[in-house]
Amino acid sequence: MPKRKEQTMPEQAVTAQSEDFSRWYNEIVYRADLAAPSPVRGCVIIKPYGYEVWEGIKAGLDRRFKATGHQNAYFPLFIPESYIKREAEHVEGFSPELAVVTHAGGKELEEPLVVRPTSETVIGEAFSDWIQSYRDLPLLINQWANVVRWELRTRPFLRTAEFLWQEGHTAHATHDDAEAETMQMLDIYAEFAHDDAAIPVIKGEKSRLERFAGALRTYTIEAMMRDKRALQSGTSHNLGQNFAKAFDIRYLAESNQQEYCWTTSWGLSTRMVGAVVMAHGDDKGLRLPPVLAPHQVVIVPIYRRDAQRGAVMETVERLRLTLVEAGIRVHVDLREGQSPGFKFNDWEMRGVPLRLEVGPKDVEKDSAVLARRDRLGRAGKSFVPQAGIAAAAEELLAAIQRSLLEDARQFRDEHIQDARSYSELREVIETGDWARAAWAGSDADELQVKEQTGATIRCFPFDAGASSPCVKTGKPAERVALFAKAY
RNA sequence: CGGGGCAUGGCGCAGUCCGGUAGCGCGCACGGUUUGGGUCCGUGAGGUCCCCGGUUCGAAUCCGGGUGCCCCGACCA
Repeated sequence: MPKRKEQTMPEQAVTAQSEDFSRWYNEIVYRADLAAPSPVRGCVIIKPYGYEVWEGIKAGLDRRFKATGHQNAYFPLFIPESYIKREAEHVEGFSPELAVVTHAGGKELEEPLVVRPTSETVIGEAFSDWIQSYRDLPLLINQWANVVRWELRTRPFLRTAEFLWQEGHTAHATHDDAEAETMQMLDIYAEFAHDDAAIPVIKGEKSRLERFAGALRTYTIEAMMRDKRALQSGTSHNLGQNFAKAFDIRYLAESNQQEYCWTTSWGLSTRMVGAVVMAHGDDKGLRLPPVLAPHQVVIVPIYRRDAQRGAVMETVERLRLTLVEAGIRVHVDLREGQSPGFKFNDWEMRGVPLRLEVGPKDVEKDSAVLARRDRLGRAGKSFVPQAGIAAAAEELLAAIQRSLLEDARQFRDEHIQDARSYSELREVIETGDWARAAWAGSDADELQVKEQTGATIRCFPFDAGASSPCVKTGKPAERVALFAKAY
Protein backbone atom coordinates (compact mmCIF):
# COMPACT_ATOMS: atom_id res chain seq x y z
CA MET A 1 0.00 0.00 0.00
CA PRO A 2 2.54 2.61 1.02
CA LYS A 3 4.34 1.94 -2.22
CA ARG A 4 1.40 2.96 -4.33
CA LYS A 5 1.00 6.06 -2.20
CA GLU A 6 4.54 7.07 -2.96
CA GLN A 7 3.98 6.66 -6.64
CA THR A 8 0.81 8.66 -6.84
CA MET A 9 1.91 11.31 -4.37
CA PRO A 10 5.65 11.63 -4.69
CA GLU A 11 5.67 15.28 -3.64
CA GLN A 12 3.65 14.85 -0.52
CA ALA A 13 5.75 12.77 1.83
CA VAL A 14 8.86 14.07 3.53
CA THR A 15 12.01 11.97 3.29
CA ALA A 16 12.09 9.69 6.34
CA GLN A 17 14.58 10.59 9.06
CA SER A 18 15.88 7.05 9.11
CA GLU A 19 16.53 7.17 5.38
CA ASP A 20 18.51 10.41 5.26
CA PHE A 21 18.38 12.68 8.27
CA SER A 22 20.13 15.58 6.69
CA ARG A 23 17.81 15.54 3.68
CA TRP A 24 14.84 15.28 6.03
CA TYR A 25 16.07 18.41 7.80
CA ASN A 26 16.54 20.43 4.64
CA GLU A 27 13.15 19.44 3.29
CA ILE A 28 11.24 20.11 6.47
CA VAL A 29 12.77 23.52 7.02
CA TYR A 30 11.40 24.66 3.68
CA ARG A 31 8.20 22.65 3.51
CA ALA A 32 7.09 23.54 7.01
CA ASP A 33 7.56 27.15 5.97
CA LEU A 34 10.18 27.99 8.54
CA ALA A 35 12.59 29.44 6.01
CA ALA A 36 13.10 30.17 2.34
CA PRO A 37 16.21 30.22 0.20
CA SER A 38 17.80 33.64 -0.11
CA PRO A 39 19.46 35.22 -3.11
CA VAL A 40 22.61 35.64 -1.05
CA ARG A 41 24.87 32.64 -0.67
CA GLY A 42 24.91 31.23 2.83
CA CYS A 43 21.98 33.29 4.08
CA VAL A 44 18.32 32.36 4.53
CA ILE A 45 15.04 34.18 4.69
CA ILE A 46 13.29 33.37 7.94
CA LYS A 47 9.60 33.12 7.06
CA PRO A 48 6.82 34.21 9.41
CA TYR A 49 6.21 30.71 10.77
CA GLY A 50 9.89 30.23 11.54
CA TYR A 51 10.23 33.74 12.88
CA GLU A 52 7.37 33.15 15.29
CA VAL A 53 9.29 30.21 16.74
CA TRP A 54 12.25 32.56 17.17
CA GLU A 55 9.97 35.14 18.78
CA GLY A 56 8.91 32.49 21.26
CA ILE A 57 12.55 31.81 22.05
CA LYS A 58 13.22 35.53 22.44
CA ALA A 59 10.28 35.97 24.75
CA GLY A 60 11.34 33.08 26.98
CA LEU A 61 14.90 34.33 27.26
CA ASP A 62 14.19 38.04 27.49
CA ARG A 63 11.83 37.49 30.39
CA ARG A 64 14.52 35.56 32.26
CA PHE A 65 17.20 38.16 31.47
CA LYS A 66 15.05 40.97 32.81
CA ALA A 67 14.19 38.97 35.90
CA THR A 68 17.90 38.74 36.69
CA GLY A 69 18.52 42.45 36.32
CA HIS A 70 19.74 42.74 32.74
CA GLN A 71 18.82 45.59 30.41
CA ASN A 72 18.65 45.60 26.65
CA ALA A 73 20.63 48.04 24.52
CA TYR A 74 21.79 48.22 20.94
CA PHE A 75 25.31 48.69 19.58
CA PRO A 76 26.42 49.43 16.01
CA LEU A 77 26.55 46.80 13.29
CA PHE A 78 29.88 48.21 12.11
CA ILE A 79 33.03 47.87 14.12
CA PRO A 80 36.24 49.77 13.36
CA GLU A 81 38.74 47.19 12.16
CA SER A 82 41.27 48.33 14.75
CA TYR A 83 38.91 47.34 17.57
CA ILE A 84 38.82 43.73 16.50
CA LYS A 85 42.59 43.67 16.55
CA ARG A 86 42.92 44.88 20.12
CA GLU A 87 42.58 41.50 21.78
CA ALA A 88 45.14 39.07 20.33
CA GLU A 89 43.27 35.77 20.59
CA HIS A 90 40.05 37.41 19.54
CA VAL A 91 41.44 38.61 16.18
CA GLU A 92 42.99 35.27 15.51
CA GLY A 93 39.75 33.47 16.22
CA PHE A 94 37.58 35.63 14.03
CA SER A 95 39.66 37.06 11.20
CA PRO A 96 39.04 34.19 8.75
CA GLU A 97 35.31 34.77 8.81
CA LEU A 98 35.01 38.53 8.84
CA ALA A 99 33.04 40.53 6.30
CA VAL A 100 34.68 43.93 5.89
CA VAL A 101 33.26 47.14 4.42
CA THR A 102 35.96 49.06 2.57
CA HIS A 103 33.83 51.50 0.59
CA ALA A 104 30.89 53.68 1.53
CA GLY A 105 29.37 56.86 0.20
CA GLY A 106 31.16 56.26 -3.06
CA LYS A 107 34.59 56.52 -1.47
CA GLU A 108 37.13 54.25 0.06
CA LEU A 109 36.96 54.45 3.86
CA GLU A 110 39.89 55.71 5.90
CA GLU A 111 39.51 52.72 8.16
CA PRO A 112 37.66 49.58 7.03
CA LEU A 113 34.57 48.64 9.05
CA VAL A 114 34.03 45.07 10.11
CA VAL A 115 30.46 43.77 10.09
CA ARG A 116 30.20 42.50 13.65
CA PRO A 117 30.81 38.80 14.15
CA THR A 118 30.13 39.48 17.87
CA SER A 119 30.33 42.67 19.89
CA GLU A 120 32.85 42.24 22.71
CA THR A 121 35.02 44.95 21.22
CA VAL A 122 32.53 47.78 20.60
CA ILE A 123 30.81 47.05 23.84
CA GLY A 124 34.13 46.89 25.67
CA GLU A 125 34.98 50.32 24.32
CA ALA A 126 31.63 51.67 25.53
CA PHE A 127 32.00 50.00 28.93
CA SER A 128 35.33 51.71 29.46
CA ASP A 129 33.50 55.06 29.20
CA TRP A 130 30.51 54.05 31.26
CA ILE A 131 32.31 52.52 34.18
CA GLN A 132 34.12 54.78 36.61
CA SER A 133 33.49 53.41 40.05
CA TYR A 134 32.68 50.18 41.85
CA ARG A 135 29.25 51.79 42.27
CA ASP A 136 28.70 51.32 38.53
CA LEU A 137 29.12 47.57 38.88
CA PRO A 138 27.87 45.13 38.00
CA LEU A 139 26.90 46.42 34.57
CA LEU A 140 24.44 43.98 33.03
CA ILE A 141 23.66 44.53 29.35
CA ASN A 142 22.07 42.39 26.65
CA GLN A 143 21.59 43.05 22.97
CA TRP A 144 19.34 41.37 20.40
CA ALA A 145 21.08 41.62 17.06
CA ASN A 146 22.21 40.08 13.82
CA VAL A 147 25.81 39.07 13.32
CA VAL A 148 27.83 37.94 10.30
CA ARG A 149 30.41 35.18 10.13
CA TRP A 150 31.49 34.23 6.64
CA GLU A 151 31.01 30.48 6.92
CA LEU A 152 31.86 28.26 3.97
CA ARG A 153 29.52 25.35 4.55
CA THR A 154 26.12 26.58 5.66
CA ARG A 155 22.77 25.04 6.64
CA PRO A 156 19.53 26.84 7.47
CA PHE A 157 19.46 27.88 11.15
CA LEU A 158 22.40 25.66 12.12
CA ARG A 159 25.08 27.66 10.39
CA THR A 160 24.41 30.64 8.17
CA ALA A 161 26.55 33.58 7.18
CA GLU A 162 24.17 35.94 8.94
CA PHE A 163 22.21 34.92 11.99
CA LEU A 164 20.12 36.43 14.78
CA TRP A 165 21.01 36.05 18.40
CA GLN A 166 21.24 37.72 21.73
CA GLU A 167 24.60 38.56 23.21
CA GLY A 168 24.87 39.46 26.86
CA HIS A 169 27.83 41.51 28.07
CA THR A 170 28.52 42.20 31.70
CA ALA A 171 31.23 43.75 33.82
CA HIS A 172 32.00 42.94 37.45
CA ALA A 173 34.32 43.94 40.26
CA THR A 174 35.76 40.51 40.97
CA HIS A 175 36.57 37.28 39.27
CA ASP A 176 34.08 35.46 41.45
CA ASP A 177 31.27 37.84 40.58
CA ALA A 178 31.98 37.34 36.88
CA GLU A 179 32.12 33.60 37.33
CA ALA A 180 28.80 33.61 39.18
CA GLU A 181 27.24 35.60 36.33
CA THR A 182 28.65 33.23 33.73
CA MET A 183 27.12 30.29 35.57
CA GLN A 184 23.83 32.02 36.22
CA MET A 185 23.36 32.65 32.50
CA LEU A 186 24.30 29.11 31.60
CA ASP A 187 21.67 27.95 34.08
CA ILE A 188 19.13 30.24 32.46
CA TYR A 189 19.90 28.75 29.04
CA ALA A 190 19.54 25.24 30.42
CA GLU A 191 16.29 26.10 32.16
CA PHE A 192 14.92 27.70 29.00
CA ALA A 193 15.91 24.70 26.87
CA HIS A 194 14.35 22.33 29.39
CA ASP A 195 11.14 24.21 30.25
CA ASP A 196 10.33 26.02 27.00
CA ALA A 197 12.01 24.09 24.18
CA ALA A 198 11.54 20.71 25.89
CA ILE A 199 15.16 19.88 25.18
CA PRO A 200 17.23 18.33 27.95
CA VAL A 201 20.78 19.65 27.78
CA ILE A 202 24.10 18.81 29.35
CA LYS A 203 25.92 21.66 31.01
CA GLY A 204 29.68 21.69 31.04
CA GLU A 205 32.91 23.44 30.31
CA LYS A 206 34.52 23.60 26.88
CA SER A 207 38.02 22.32 26.30
CA ARG A 208 40.83 24.78 25.60
CA LEU A 209 40.52 24.07 21.89
CA GLU A 210 36.82 24.77 21.76
CA ARG A 211 36.94 27.86 23.93
CA PHE A 212 35.74 31.26 22.72
CA ALA A 213 38.53 33.39 21.26
CA GLY A 214 39.70 35.56 24.13
CA ALA A 215 37.87 33.83 27.00
CA LEU A 216 39.25 32.48 30.22
CA ARG A 217 36.65 29.75 30.31
CA THR A 218 33.70 28.84 28.08
CA TYR A 219 30.65 26.97 29.30
CA THR A 220 28.09 25.31 27.05
CA ILE A 221 24.80 23.55 26.91
CA GLU A 222 24.95 20.55 24.58
CA ALA A 223 21.84 18.93 23.14
CA MET A 224 21.37 15.63 21.32
CA MET A 225 19.57 15.69 18.01
CA ARG A 226 17.50 12.76 16.66
CA ASP A 227 20.45 11.60 14.57
CA LYS A 228 22.46 11.54 17.80
CA ARG A 229 24.75 14.35 16.77
CA ALA A 230 25.54 17.01 19.34
CA LEU A 231 24.47 20.61 18.96
CA GLN A 232 26.06 23.37 21.01
CA SER A 233 22.92 25.33 21.79
CA GLY A 234 24.14 28.20 23.94
CA THR A 235 27.43 29.39 25.40
CA SER A 236 28.52 31.50 28.33
CA HIS A 237 32.04 32.90 28.66
CA ASN A 238 34.05 34.15 31.58
CA LEU A 239 36.30 36.60 29.78
CA GLY A 240 38.51 37.27 32.79
CA GLN A 241 40.31 40.60 32.44
CA ASN A 242 41.37 40.04 28.83
CA PHE A 243 38.93 42.48 27.26
CA ALA A 244 39.08 44.82 30.24
CA LYS A 245 42.81 45.18 29.64
CA ALA A 246 42.46 45.49 25.86
CA PHE A 247 39.75 48.16 26.17
CA ASP A 248 40.79 49.73 29.42
CA ILE A 249 37.66 48.91 31.36
CA ARG A 250 38.63 50.03 34.84
CA TYR A 251 36.89 51.11 38.04
CA LEU A 252 37.91 52.90 41.16
CA ALA A 253 37.52 50.51 44.07
CA GLU A 254 36.41 51.44 47.56
CA SER A 255 40.08 51.46 48.46
CA ASN A 256 40.58 54.30 45.94
CA GLN A 257 42.64 51.98 43.72
CA GLN A 258 42.13 51.60 39.95
CA GLU A 259 41.19 47.99 39.12
CA TYR A 260 40.43 46.20 35.87
CA CYS A 261 36.91 44.81 35.57
CA TRP A 262 36.08 41.18 35.07
CA THR A 263 33.75 40.71 32.10
CA THR A 264 31.48 38.01 30.72
CA SER A 265 29.56 37.38 27.53
CA TRP A 266 26.93 34.83 26.66
CA GLY A 267 24.91 34.09 23.54
CA LEU A 268 22.12 32.00 22.12
CA SER A 269 21.13 32.17 18.46
CA THR A 270 18.58 31.19 15.82
CA ARG A 271 20.46 27.92 15.85
CA MET A 272 18.03 27.06 18.65
CA VAL A 273 15.27 26.91 16.02
CA GLY A 274 17.29 24.18 14.31
CA ALA A 275 17.68 22.45 17.67
CA VAL A 276 13.91 22.39 18.18
CA VAL A 277 13.45 20.94 14.70
CA MET A 278 16.10 18.25 15.08
CA ALA A 279 15.52 17.32 18.72
CA HIS A 280 11.79 16.65 18.35
CA GLY A 281 11.01 16.07 14.66
CA ASP A 282 9.81 12.72 13.35
CA ASP A 283 9.20 11.15 9.94
CA LYS A 284 6.05 13.20 9.46
CA GLY A 285 7.76 16.50 10.13
CA LEU A 286 8.05 18.96 12.98
CA ARG A 287 6.84 18.42 16.50
CA LEU A 288 6.82 21.80 18.15
CA PRO A 289 6.76 22.12 21.93
CA PRO A 290 3.54 23.93 22.90
CA VAL A 291 5.41 26.71 24.71
CA LEU A 292 7.14 27.73 21.47
CA ALA A 293 4.57 26.66 18.84
CA PRO A 294 3.19 29.61 16.83
CA HIS A 295 -0.16 27.82 16.70
CA GLN A 296 -0.82 25.67 19.74
CA VAL A 297 -4.17 24.50 18.37
CA VAL A 298 -5.28 24.37 14.75
CA ILE A 299 -8.99 24.01 14.07
CA VAL A 300 -9.99 22.06 10.97
CA PRO A 301 -13.67 22.55 10.06
CA ILE A 302 -15.36 19.62 8.32
CA TYR A 303 -18.57 19.75 6.34
CA ARG A 304 -20.08 17.70 3.57
CA ARG A 305 -22.17 20.25 1.74
CA ASP A 306 -22.91 23.91 1.95
CA ALA A 307 -25.95 23.27 4.08
CA GLN A 308 -23.73 22.00 6.89
CA ARG A 309 -21.20 24.77 6.57
CA GLY A 310 -23.04 27.40 8.57
CA ALA A 311 -23.61 25.29 11.64
CA VAL A 312 -20.08 23.95 11.62
CA MET A 313 -18.50 27.37 11.22
CA GLU A 314 -20.62 28.79 13.98
CA THR A 315 -19.35 26.11 16.34
CA VAL A 316 -15.79 26.60 15.14
CA GLU A 317 -15.94 30.29 15.87
CA ARG A 318 -17.41 29.76 19.31
CA LEU A 319 -14.74 27.20 20.23
CA ARG A 320 -12.01 29.45 18.84
CA LEU A 321 -13.13 32.30 21.09
CA THR A 322 -13.25 30.02 24.11
CA LEU A 323 -9.69 28.87 23.48
CA VAL A 324 -8.40 32.38 22.84
CA GLU A 325 -9.95 33.53 26.09
CA ALA A 326 -8.09 30.74 27.84
CA GLY A 327 -4.86 32.24 26.49
CA ILE A 328 -4.27 29.57 23.85
CA ARG A 329 -2.81 30.46 20.43
CA VAL A 330 -5.38 29.18 17.92
CA HIS A 331 -5.45 29.07 14.15
CA VAL A 332 -8.50 28.17 12.06
CA ASP A 333 -7.73 26.52 8.72
CA LEU A 334 -10.24 28.17 6.40
CA ARG A 335 -8.72 26.99 3.13
CA GLU A 336 -11.50 25.96 0.76
CA GLY A 337 -9.58 23.93 -1.79
CA GLN A 338 -8.14 21.32 0.53
CA SER A 339 -9.80 18.30 2.06
CA PRO A 340 -9.67 17.75 5.83
CA GLY A 341 -7.33 14.82 5.29
CA PHE A 342 -4.89 17.05 3.48
CA LYS A 343 -5.05 19.59 6.25
CA PHE A 344 -4.44 16.95 8.93
CA ASN A 345 -1.25 15.91 7.21
CA ASP A 346 -0.21 19.45 6.47
CA TRP A 347 -0.46 20.61 10.08
CA GLU A 348 1.21 17.48 11.33
CA MET A 349 4.13 18.26 9.06
CA ARG A 350 4.23 21.76 10.45
CA GLY A 351 4.31 20.46 13.98
CA VAL A 352 1.18 21.99 15.52
CA PRO A 353 0.80 20.27 18.91
CA LEU A 354 -3.00 19.96 18.95
CA ARG A 355 -5.61 19.66 16.22
CA LEU A 356 -9.27 20.33 16.86
CA GLU A 357 -11.67 18.72 14.39
CA VAL A 358 -15.19 20.08 14.18
CA GLY A 359 -17.70 18.38 11.86
CA PRO A 360 -21.45 17.86 11.53
CA LYS A 361 -21.39 14.93 13.93
CA ASP A 362 -19.72 17.07 16.54
CA VAL A 363 -22.22 19.86 16.09
CA GLU A 364 -24.97 17.34 16.58
CA LYS A 365 -23.44 15.72 19.68
CA ASP A 366 -22.08 18.92 21.20
CA SER A 367 -18.59 17.43 21.12
CA ALA A 368 -15.33 17.81 19.23
CA VAL A 369 -12.21 15.79 18.44
CA LEU A 370 -8.79 16.71 19.82
CA ALA A 371 -5.78 15.02 18.23
CA ARG A 372 -2.26 15.24 19.63
CA ARG A 373 0.76 15.58 17.38
CA ASP A 374 2.97 13.49 19.62
CA ARG A 375 0.67 10.47 19.29
CA LEU A 376 -0.41 9.99 15.71
CA GLY A 377 -3.56 8.28 14.55
CA ARG A 378 -6.37 6.95 16.67
CA ALA A 379 -4.18 6.68 19.77
CA GLY A 380 -3.85 10.43 20.02
CA LYS A 381 -7.49 11.32 19.45
CA SER A 382 -9.92 12.14 22.18
CA PHE A 383 -13.59 13.03 21.93
CA VAL A 384 -14.44 15.86 24.26
CA PRO A 385 -17.63 17.74 25.10
CA GLN A 386 -17.58 21.27 23.75
CA ALA A 387 -18.22 22.70 27.19
CA GLY A 388 -14.90 21.45 28.50
CA ILE A 389 -12.81 22.32 25.47
CA ALA A 390 -10.47 24.88 27.02
CA ALA A 391 -9.62 22.77 30.03
CA ALA A 392 -9.08 19.72 27.85
CA ALA A 393 -6.83 21.62 25.48
CA GLU A 394 -4.79 23.15 28.29
CA GLU A 395 -4.29 19.79 29.88
CA LEU A 396 -3.27 18.16 26.63
CA LEU A 397 -0.85 20.95 25.74
CA ALA A 398 0.85 20.54 29.09
CA ALA A 399 0.97 16.77 28.58
CA ILE A 400 2.52 17.20 25.12
CA GLN A 401 5.15 19.56 26.47
CA ARG A 402 6.04 16.96 29.10
CA SER A 403 6.05 14.04 26.71
CA LEU A 404 8.33 15.77 24.19
CA LEU A 405 10.81 16.49 26.95
CA GLU A 406 10.57 12.96 28.28
CA ASP A 407 11.02 11.45 24.78
CA ALA A 408 14.09 13.56 24.22
CA ARG A 409 15.54 12.76 27.62
CA GLN A 410 15.02 9.05 27.17
CA PHE A 411 16.51 9.13 23.67
CA ARG A 412 19.55 11.01 24.93
CA ASP A 413 20.16 8.78 27.94
CA GLU A 414 19.93 5.66 25.80
CA HIS A 415 22.69 6.97 23.57
CA ILE A 416 25.38 8.00 26.01
CA GLN A 417 27.86 5.31 26.98
CA ASP A 418 30.88 5.14 29.26
CA ALA A 419 34.18 4.29 27.61
CA ARG A 420 36.96 2.85 29.75
CA SER A 421 39.59 2.48 27.05
CA TYR A 422 40.47 4.15 23.80
CA SER A 423 39.20 1.18 21.81
CA GLU A 424 35.91 1.37 23.69
CA LEU A 425 35.75 5.07 22.90
CA ARG A 426 36.21 4.35 19.21
CA GLU A 427 33.55 1.64 19.29
CA VAL A 428 31.03 3.88 21.00
CA ILE A 429 31.61 6.74 18.55
CA GLU A 430 31.38 4.26 15.70
CA THR A 431 27.79 3.50 16.74
CA GLY A 432 26.96 7.21 16.68
CA ASP A 433 26.46 7.38 20.43
CA TRP A 434 28.13 9.86 22.75
CA ALA A 435 30.99 8.61 24.86
CA ARG A 436 31.80 9.60 28.41
CA ALA A 437 35.45 9.05 29.28
CA ALA A 438 38.12 10.09 31.75
CA TRP A 439 40.44 12.64 30.18
CA ALA A 440 43.85 14.08 30.91
CA GLY A 441 45.06 14.54 27.35
CA SER A 442 46.75 17.48 25.70
CA ASP A 443 45.44 19.63 22.84
CA ALA A 444 47.34 17.35 20.48
CA ASP A 445 45.67 14.29 21.98
CA GLU A 446 42.30 15.91 21.55
CA LEU A 447 42.99 16.70 17.91
CA GLN A 448 44.12 13.16 17.34
CA VAL A 449 40.85 11.81 18.73
CA LYS A 450 38.99 14.07 16.33
CA GLU A 451 41.09 12.84 13.44
CA GLN A 452 40.72 9.19 14.33
CA THR A 453 37.07 9.08 15.36
CA GLY A 454 35.41 12.21 13.97
CA ALA A 455 34.28 13.10 17.48
CA THR A 456 35.20 16.13 19.55
CA ILE A 457 35.07 16.89 23.23
CA ARG A 458 31.69 18.54 23.55
CA CYS A 459 32.31 19.48 27.13
CA PHE A 460 33.48 18.39 30.55
CA PRO A 461 30.05 17.90 32.17
CA PHE A 462 29.59 19.47 35.59
CA ASP A 463 27.85 16.47 37.02
CA ALA A 464 30.40 13.91 35.88
CA GLY A 465 31.63 11.49 38.48
CA ALA A 466 34.97 10.22 39.70
CA SER A 467 38.32 10.14 37.97
CA SER A 468 40.14 7.17 36.48
CA PRO A 469 43.01 6.70 34.03
CA CYS A 470 42.74 8.89 30.95
CA VAL A 471 41.19 7.05 28.05
CA LYS A 472 43.88 8.27 25.66
CA THR A 473 47.07 8.73 27.68
CA GLY A 474 46.56 6.43 30.65
CA LYS A 475 47.58 9.29 32.95
CA PRO A 476 45.54 9.93 36.10
CA ALA A 477 42.54 12.01 35.05
CA GLU A 478 40.57 14.44 37.16
CA ARG A 479 37.96 15.25 34.55
CA VAL A 480 35.45 13.33 32.54
CA ALA A 481 34.91 14.41 28.94
CA LEU A 482 31.90 13.91 26.75
CA PHE A 483 32.81 12.98 23.18
CA ALA A 484 30.43 13.17 20.22
CA LYS A 485 30.15 14.01 16.58
CA ALA A 486 28.76 17.50 16.38
CA TYR A 487 27.11 19.96 14.06
C1' C B 1 41.79 26.94 -2.49
C1' G B 2 41.85 21.02 -4.91
C1' G B 3 38.17 17.12 -7.13
C1' G B 4 33.06 16.10 -9.23
C1' G B 5 28.21 17.81 -10.99
C1' C B 6 24.47 21.21 -12.63
C1' A B 7 22.25 25.67 -15.10
C1' U B 8 15.23 24.91 -19.39
C1' G B 9 7.83 28.60 -16.42
C1' G B 10 7.35 29.52 -8.97
C1' C B 11 9.56 24.28 -7.58
C1' G B 12 11.41 19.36 -9.41
C1' C B 13 12.88 17.56 -14.03
C1' A B 14 12.87 15.58 -19.57
C1' G B 15 14.66 17.30 -24.26
C1' U B 16 21.14 18.26 -25.73
C1' C B 17 24.61 12.47 -28.31
C1' C B 18 21.83 12.91 -33.76
C1' G B 19 20.30 21.15 -34.81
C1' G B 20 13.90 22.00 -37.32
C1' U B 21 6.77 24.73 -33.76
C1' A B 22 9.86 24.07 -25.91
C1' G B 23 7.52 19.55 -23.04
C1' C B 24 6.09 16.68 -18.26
C1' G B 25 4.88 16.44 -12.85
C1' C B 26 3.82 19.59 -8.78
C1' G B 27 2.17 24.34 -7.70
C1' C B 28 -0.94 28.66 -9.37
C1' A B 29 -5.99 30.82 -11.57
C1' C B 30 -11.14 29.74 -13.03
C1' G B 31 -15.54 26.26 -13.24
C1' G B 32 -17.63 21.88 -11.52
C1' U B 33 -17.31 17.62 -8.21
C1' U B 34 -15.71 16.32 -3.42
C1' U B 35 -14.57 17.11 1.98
C1' G B 36 -14.28 12.67 9.39
C1' G B 37 -6.62 10.85 7.16
C1' G B 38 -2.77 13.39 1.42
C1' U B 39 -10.43 13.94 -3.99
C1' C B 40 -11.36 13.82 -9.11
C1' C B 41 -12.51 16.10 -13.99
C1' G B 42 -12.16 20.16 -17.29
C1' U B 43 -10.21 24.95 -18.89
C1' G B 44 -6.28 28.46 -18.48
C1' A B 45 -2.05 31.72 -17.17
C1' G B 46 3.05 31.45 -16.90
C1' G B 47 9.62 30.45 -20.25
C1' U B 48 15.34 36.34 -22.64
C1' C B 49 16.20 27.52 -22.46
C1' C B 50 22.64 31.35 -17.26
C1' C B 51 25.52 35.32 -20.26
C1' C B 52 28.59 36.91 -24.59
C1' G B 53 30.40 35.58 -29.21
C1' G B 54 30.82 32.03 -33.41
C1' U B 55 29.05 28.08 -37.09
C1' U B 56 24.28 27.46 -39.81
C1' C B 57 18.75 29.00 -43.96
C1' G B 58 17.72 27.69 -38.80
C1' A B 59 20.85 26.69 -32.10
C1' A B 60 18.08 24.82 -25.58
C1' U B 61 20.94 21.35 -28.77
C1' C B 62 27.29 22.11 -32.19
C1' C B 63 32.07 25.29 -31.19
C1' G B 64 34.89 29.16 -28.12
C1' G B 65 34.96 32.20 -23.87
C1' G B 66 32.76 33.85 -19.32
C1' U B 67 29.46 33.74 -14.93
C1' G B 68 26.63 31.57 -11.13
C1' C B 69 25.16 27.58 -8.06
C1' C B 70 25.36 22.66 -5.69
C1' C B 71 28.10 18.31 -3.62
C1' C B 72 32.99 16.22 -1.34
C1' G B 73 38.33 17.36 1.81
C1' A B 74 41.11 22.42 6.49
C1' C B 75 37.36 26.75 10.77
C1' C B 76 32.62 27.97 13.73
C1' A B 77 26.70 30.09 17.76
